[in-house]
Amino acid sequence: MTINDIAILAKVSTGTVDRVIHNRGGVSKKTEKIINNLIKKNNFEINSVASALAKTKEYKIATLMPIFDDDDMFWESPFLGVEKASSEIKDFGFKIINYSYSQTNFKTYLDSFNKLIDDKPNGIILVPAFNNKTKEIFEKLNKSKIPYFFININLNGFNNLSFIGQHSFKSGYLAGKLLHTCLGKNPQLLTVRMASHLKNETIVDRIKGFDEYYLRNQEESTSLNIIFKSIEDKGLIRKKLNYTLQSNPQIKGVFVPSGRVGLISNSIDKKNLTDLKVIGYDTTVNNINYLKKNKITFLISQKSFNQGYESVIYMSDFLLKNITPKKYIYSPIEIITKENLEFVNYKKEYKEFYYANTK
Amino acid sequence: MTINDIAILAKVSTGTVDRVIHNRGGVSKKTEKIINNLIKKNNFEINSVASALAKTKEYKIATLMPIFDDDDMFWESPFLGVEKASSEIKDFGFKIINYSYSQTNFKTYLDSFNKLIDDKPNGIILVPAFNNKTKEIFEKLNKSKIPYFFININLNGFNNLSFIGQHSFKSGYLAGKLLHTCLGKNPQLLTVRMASHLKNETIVDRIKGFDEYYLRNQEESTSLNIIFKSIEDKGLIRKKLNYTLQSNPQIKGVFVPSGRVGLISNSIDKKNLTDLKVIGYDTTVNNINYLKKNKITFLISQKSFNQGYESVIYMSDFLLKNITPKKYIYSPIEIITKENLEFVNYKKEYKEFYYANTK
DNA sequence: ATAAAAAAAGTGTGGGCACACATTTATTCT
DNA sequence: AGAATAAATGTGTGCCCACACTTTTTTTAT
Repeated sequence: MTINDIAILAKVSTGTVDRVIHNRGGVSKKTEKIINNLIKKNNFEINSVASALAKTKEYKIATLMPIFDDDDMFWESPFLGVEKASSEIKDFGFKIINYSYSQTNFKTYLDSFNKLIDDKPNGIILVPAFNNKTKEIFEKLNKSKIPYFFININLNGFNNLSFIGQHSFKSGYLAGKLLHTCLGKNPQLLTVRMASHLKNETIVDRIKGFDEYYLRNQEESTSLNIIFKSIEDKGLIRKKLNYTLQSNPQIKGVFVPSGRVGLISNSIDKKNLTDLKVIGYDTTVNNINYLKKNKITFLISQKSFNQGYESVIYMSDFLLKNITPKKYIYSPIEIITKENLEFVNYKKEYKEFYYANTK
Repeated sequence: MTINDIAILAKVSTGTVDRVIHNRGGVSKKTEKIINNLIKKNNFEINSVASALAKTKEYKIATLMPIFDDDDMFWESPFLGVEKASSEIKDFGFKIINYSYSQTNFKTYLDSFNKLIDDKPNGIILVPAFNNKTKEIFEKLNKSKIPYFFININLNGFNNLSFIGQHSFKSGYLAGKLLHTCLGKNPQLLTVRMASHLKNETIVDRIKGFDEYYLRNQEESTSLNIIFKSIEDKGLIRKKLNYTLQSNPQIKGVFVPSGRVGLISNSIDKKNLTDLKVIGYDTTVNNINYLKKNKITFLISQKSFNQGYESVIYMSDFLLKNITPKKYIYSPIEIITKENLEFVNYKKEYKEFYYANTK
C-alpha cells in the first residue's frame, strides 16, 4: 500500500492524498472522506523511510549540559546517550548541536545559552542550573516558543514540555526502604551531606523521601546528620566520620544522598565499616570501584545515558510526528549491587555506542 | 556528503563508489584505494534512509515463542518487544512472522517449527524447549545455514548466533546476596521449588548460583528445601509451607527460583510471613500484586520485553549491516521492590508500544 | 451570461541510493 | 596486430513521498 495505491483507489492524484494525510487543506470534504476511509480500510501507513528522504526541512536540536572532566565524569553518560540518538536520527533530517557549561560558573551557562539561541534550534534539551537566575534567561525561550525539555534536573514554574529524569523523592524513599530491610527494627542511621547540597533540589528531595519512609513505616529510628562544608579537606572528612561512628557504634546504616558516596565510604576506616550498610547514588567510576570492594552496599542509578538518549528521541518525535510527550518522564530507579553491576549496562552502552559509529 | 560527492572527488561514477562501499568487486585496486581514502577523509557514511528505500530485497525474520494466556502471561512481554521492533523496522524491508507453541505439548513445537521453516526466513528468533528432542530438529537449521538466536532460554551445543537472556547463575547469586544482606549472619533459609523445575536448566542454574553465594561468603547457613510435585493442590502447598515455617521459626528467608513466587508467598499465613524476606522471579501481574502487598520482598526481573525487542534489532543489524552480535547478550538482573516498581517499565513499555501503533 | 476569484485537483522534480544493464578500457591468446 | 575475453567503469531507472507549481473546476460577483 502506497500513496499511489490509495490515489488510484480514490480516483484522484497522489497530491490530493498527500494533502489529506498531512492536513494541508484544499481538499473537498467529499474526497477527503473517501480518502480517509480508504486509508483506514487498507490500514495504510506512510512509509517513514520514503517520507524522511523526501522531506526537505532540516530540524535542529540543541543541547546544553554540564561539562565532564576527570574530576567528574557523570555528565559524560547523558552526553553519550545524546550522541547515540543523534547518529540514529541524523538521516531523518535532524542535526544535534551540543553546548556545555560549568555548573560553578554562571557566565559559561549564560554564554552557551546565548550561542545556542543564535542557532535558532527547533528544540532544546537542557540540564538547568542556577535556579534563581535562570528564570529571566528563559524569558527569551518562552517568547520564541521553542519547545524545550529539562533533563536530569528539574525546575518548577517553567514552560518546559517535559522533564526527563528520576523522581528524587521516591528514590530517597527507596533508599530508606533498602536500609530498613537490611537493618531491621529501630535502625540507627547516619546521613552525610555536603554544604553545597543544602539548596540542591534533587538532593533535598532525596532526603525528604528517605525521611518520609521512616516516618511512615518505622516506629522508631535514630538518625544522625553530618554536613561537610567542602569536599576539599579529605583529612577532616575522614576524622569526623570515624569519630562519629566510633562514638555511636549503634549506627548500622549510612545514607549519602549524592554521588559522593564513594568518597564517604572510602573515608571510613575498615573497623568502622564492618557490618555497616552504605547506600548512595550514581554509577560513577569511583563509586563502582568501592561497590566492588564491598565498601558500598547499594548504589541507586538513574540511567542517565537513557535520559540523554530518550530526550533526543522524544524531541524528534515531537517535531516530526507531532507526538506530545508526557510532562514527566521518569527514569528507572535502579538498585545496583556488586552482583548485578555487570549487567546494568553502565559500560555496555558506551561500547555499543562506539561500536555503532566506528562500523 | 553523498555517494555522488565522493564519485566526483574520485573522478569516477557513482556505480564504482557503490561497488567499493558494498564490496561488490570489479573495481581496480587503485581506484578502490582512492575511494576508500576519500570516504575516510570526508567521513562519509551511507544515508541509511535512502539506502533502505532503494533496497529491493525483503528480509523475513521468524519468531517462535511459547504462547501466553490468562494462566501465564509471561510470554506476552517478549512478544510485545518483538512487535515493537517489528513496527520500527518494517519500512526498512523487514517482515516479521510470529509462531507460537505450548511448552507442554511437543507436537505444537514441532508443527510450528516446520511451518516456520517453510517460510524460508532469513533469520530466526526462538525460545527453545524440549531439550532432548530439539537437537535433531535443529539439524535442518544447521544445514540451511539460517542464522538463529535463542532468547530467554539457552541450550548448549547449538550453532545459535547469540543467546539473549539472563545469566541465571548470577541472578541466583544475587538472590543469595540480597537475602544475606537482609538477614545478617547465619541465616536460616528455605528454598521452594516445583518438581517440574528439577530439570529446568534456567532454574537449576539459579539455585546453583544461590548456593554458591553462601558457599563463598557465609561461614554458616542452614537451608531447608521443599519441592512440590504439582502446583495444582493449593491446599497441600499451604499446609506444608506453614507447617515447615512453624516448626522452623528460625527461618527468615524464602527463595523461590521461579515465577511461582506469588503463589508461594500467598500460601504463607500472615503470622508466619512476619519478618520473612521472600525473593523470587518475574514481574508477572500476580507477583506484582503480592509485591505491593508486602508479601514479596524482592523480585528479580529480566526485562523480557527487551529480550524480544533486542533480538529483532540485533537480527536486523546482522542481516542488513552484517554486524555480528556477541554470542552471549545478557539481560539486566533487575532488583524490583514495592518502591521502585512503578519506574521499571514493566507496564510503560506496553503503553508505549500500543501508543506507537495506534498513532 | 461572463469574467474574476477561490477552491480543488493534477503534475513533476528531487531526495540518495541499489542494482541491472550498457559501455569502455585493459588483458590474453593466436 | 587483431580478435576474443576479461576487467573496470558508466548509465539510468525505480524506490515512495514532499512540496512547489500548474491546471482544472467550482463559486461568486456583476
